[in-house]
Amino acid sequence: MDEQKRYFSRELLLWYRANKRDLPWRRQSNPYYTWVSEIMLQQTRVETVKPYFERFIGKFPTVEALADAPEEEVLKAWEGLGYYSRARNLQTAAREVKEQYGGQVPNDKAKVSALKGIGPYTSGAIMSIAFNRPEPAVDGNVMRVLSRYFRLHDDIAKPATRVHMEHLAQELIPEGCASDFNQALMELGALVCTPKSPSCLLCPVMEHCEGRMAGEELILPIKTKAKPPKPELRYAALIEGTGEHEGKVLVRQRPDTGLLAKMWELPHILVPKQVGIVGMSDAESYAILHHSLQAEGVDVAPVEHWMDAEHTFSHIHWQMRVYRCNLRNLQPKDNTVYKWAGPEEMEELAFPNVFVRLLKIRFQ
DNA sequence: AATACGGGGTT
DNA sequence: AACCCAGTATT
Repeated sequence: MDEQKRYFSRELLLWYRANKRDLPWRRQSNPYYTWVSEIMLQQTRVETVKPYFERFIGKFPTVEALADAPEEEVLKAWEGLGYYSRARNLQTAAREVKEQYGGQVPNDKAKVSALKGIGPYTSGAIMSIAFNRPEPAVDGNVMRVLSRYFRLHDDIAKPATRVHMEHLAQELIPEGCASDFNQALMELGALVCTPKSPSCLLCPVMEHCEGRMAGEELILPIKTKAKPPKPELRYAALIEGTGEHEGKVLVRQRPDTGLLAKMWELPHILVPKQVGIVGMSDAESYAILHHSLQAEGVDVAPVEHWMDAEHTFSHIHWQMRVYRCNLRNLQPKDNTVYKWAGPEEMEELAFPNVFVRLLKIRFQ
């Protein structure tokens, strides 16, 4: 191995040991904590994850506790974190670990990799961080750091690039220091070698960083852009309960698969594209909402436009118009479950953020 | 190899 | 408002 690589590993490790952050999942070594934190950290920032991790471990302190919990509780604990299949896969995998491995995360790369929701990055992170095994853990931070330090111009959006980076990252792990070194690599990416304006002058490996020496720290890593989210207009119905349902609104559960699977929502419809958006009269909107919801077994009379909301997923942009409606009849189609939800039910049912925000406004 | 799958941050 | 960030499963 050449001196540029040796220098990198040595200096990065020293820097990490002096600068590592105090994070909830680092307080004690526990493979279950490493696992939960790494799943939560997929596509999600450290500051967002912190409170979720604390609550989650409080509710489900062990693999067995998670395995034995009702799925709705796990989903509720994940509410607002996004990518909800992570929560369902995590519990499926916890049940597998309970049954097959006595509740202990196996110290075996192949067995960990075979668990639901654990791909190449997360298996490497668990093996290295929890068991100090010399496996690469290549996430976006690591690809950015390596692209810059070694001045690699490969497109990091391409799967082949990650494979190449894994070979390099594994080679760089100092003997017996996989846990600290892999965390050091990601810590540098998070704190110093940041996407926008990297703090090169604070970087422990600046002297031999080829990207910086070439003046390319701002153009690296190379990454092709994602395509923009597809716009969708949706009409939602805010249906107020009366009598015994006074103070509540009608909500329903989404299908078991696909977007926001098993989450709760206001009844709503996708407005057919041809209908057009701008300049549609209230009467026309009411008619569309009425007819589409009726086809789903929800017979309503729209009363007034209540408010608008927008929500962007990674691939879809929702523009929502919410109408206050009176319910005339409810005959749920294809096993869709409807409920009346007030503030109390909000504590039990898991809603995606776009509906959390709307219902918070409704219930004040 | 491309797409589905949330939510939040910065500029 | 436009843009950026980023793992796994599925197809």
